[in-house]
Amino acid sequence: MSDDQPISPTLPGHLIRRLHQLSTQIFAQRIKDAGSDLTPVQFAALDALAARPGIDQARLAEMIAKDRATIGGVVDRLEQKGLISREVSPEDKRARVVRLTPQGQATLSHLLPVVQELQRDILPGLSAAEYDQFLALVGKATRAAEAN
Amino acid sequence: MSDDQPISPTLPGHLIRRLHQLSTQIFAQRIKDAGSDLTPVQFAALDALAARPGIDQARLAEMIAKDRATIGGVVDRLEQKGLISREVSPEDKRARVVRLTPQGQATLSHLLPVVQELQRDILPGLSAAEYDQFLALVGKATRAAEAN
DNA sequence: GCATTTTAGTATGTATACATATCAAAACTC
DNA sequence: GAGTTTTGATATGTATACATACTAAAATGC
Repeated sequence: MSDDQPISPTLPGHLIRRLHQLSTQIFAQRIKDAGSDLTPVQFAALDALAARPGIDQARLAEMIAKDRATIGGVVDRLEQKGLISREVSPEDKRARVVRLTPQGQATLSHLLPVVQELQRDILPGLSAAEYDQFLALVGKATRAAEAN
Repeated sequence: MSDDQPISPTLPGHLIRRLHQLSTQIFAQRIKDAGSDLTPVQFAALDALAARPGIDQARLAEMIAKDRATIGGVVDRLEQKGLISREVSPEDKRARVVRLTPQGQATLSHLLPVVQELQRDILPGLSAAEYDQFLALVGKATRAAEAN
């Protein structure tokens, strides 16, 4: 017979995928309610550029853990929305330095509190102590994985 | 001034995204080492079909928490690889019932232990106790989120 | 200082992921 | 039981995500 229980849904990999999925859904909903349509990655890019204005795309990709191909598309779309500017680096003709436009800065300022706010709802049903515990464990695991 | 630290990387949403990313990278690497090129979603689909042979695509989508449009593509690719068969349901002409082919069954049997094995490496740097704790917390959070 | 290698960005192709629209079929309503 | 609504699947369009290949420019090695 072949009606054993599937094992996938109980595996860490699946649970992580599912949590990621729920997280992006909540993000999309709250950002939409706030009158915007930024994706999590686009928000992360704006946030990174606010901290390091004028870095190039490769540096930006590193900061938010994407590859160069992916960041190329993200930067394209942010530029089309008028939220960032892009120009050839004076020091390195291969590189494009990127920075927030005033509109990008305004958008980020508007959304920062919204994004802070929604984080708690990504992990519903956890007590404050469990929430902190979860964050500590995820942080530990990702740091260990990145150390390789 | 604008060189504050970015806040994104410290947020739960980002950590979850990063963990998901690391998880799929490890999955891809180990599956490749085992001589296959299945993705996490394709594996989950095979695993679900082994437990419920002959369900339709909508039911399959529910089981692994994808929407119908996404599952359509996944099923297309699995069919092209010869791992599943698809035919119109006798009871409902709209529905397509899906099941593993012998080759799909063999692939699943081959990969099941590999996938079991790699789970532990998705969360490196955690002790056994922390690992269990993490799983319990993720499970609790996803169940709570799905309850809405 | 020239040849080799590395790096920045883009282009291309595949695979999720999801919203929306459409078609056909089933379920429901009165 | 005809009309409405819901449902299963597909089609289309957008956005990651990543591998690979390519061009141009910079860094390096000897």
